[in-house]
Amino acid sequence: MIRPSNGELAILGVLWKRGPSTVRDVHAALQQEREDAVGYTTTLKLLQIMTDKKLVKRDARSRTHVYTAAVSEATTREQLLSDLVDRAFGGSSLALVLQALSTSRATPAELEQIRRLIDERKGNK
Amino acid sequence: MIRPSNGELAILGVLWKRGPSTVRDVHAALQQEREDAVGYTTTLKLLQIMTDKKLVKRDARSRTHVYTAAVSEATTREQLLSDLVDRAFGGSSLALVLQALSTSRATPAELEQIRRLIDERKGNK
DNA sequence: GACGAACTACGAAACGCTTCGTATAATGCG
DNA sequence: CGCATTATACGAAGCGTTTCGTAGTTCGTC
Repeated sequence: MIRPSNGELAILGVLWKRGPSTVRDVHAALQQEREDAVGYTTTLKLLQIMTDKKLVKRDARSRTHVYTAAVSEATTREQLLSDLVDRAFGGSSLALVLQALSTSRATPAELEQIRRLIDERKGNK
Repeated sequence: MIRPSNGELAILGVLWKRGPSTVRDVHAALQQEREDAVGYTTTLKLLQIMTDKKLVKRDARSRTHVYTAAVSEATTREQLLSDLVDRAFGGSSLALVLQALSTSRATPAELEQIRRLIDERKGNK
């Protein structure tokens, strides 16, 4: 089961986008997208913990370690989603999708994209 | 901002389904749906905390207090959803919906329901 | 070779959530 | 009335997450 915490997710996001990165890379990226200003050693510590949890892989051959995401973005998203479905939508993905659609301001093009996916799925059945 | 914790969400779920309830009601309902076996005073404490947080309202006129949800199910779901969208889907509801659709086993009838909603939305634009 | 800069490791504090034990008060029954 | 039952209130422990300071190590440069 993959259930990354908030901070972990933020770091995973960076790794998914950037690919293998050093602590400094990750730290810089985090500070760019939020002005929260979190300390360097905080990022480091989190990455160390994530290594223990097998959320990331660490290449320690050079002094400056290089981290890579060890869980895929799709899988993680899927688990977080199904977790939310269970906790807040009574286990119904449909309810979640309907809620998401009714409150999101999706563009017509996006709606069309969703419709296409639905047609595919219906075709397969 | 409404961001109920796990335990709080479970209790809210009971209140949404049952309407105004006593601690014992809530506790019994929780134990029915999960065999986790959480203590009575735990449920009580959580309800007290939720009262402070204004997640529930308490009617203390009779000795046995009666609790009611103070936040709506729809609003709460919406907030949790948008929170997840921000944290894990780069702010894109579309990405979330696509992910939800591609991994959920929705029935044709459900897919049809989604499609109908999409048509409505497109009509409005 | 010495010094400053950059890196990792680690301990510990702070915070929120969850859990429960215990204390205390009200209720109702015999 | 007195006692068992059933409430609420409250403190505190346990756990995970987040944060950072400090210590110690390695590297590059003069």
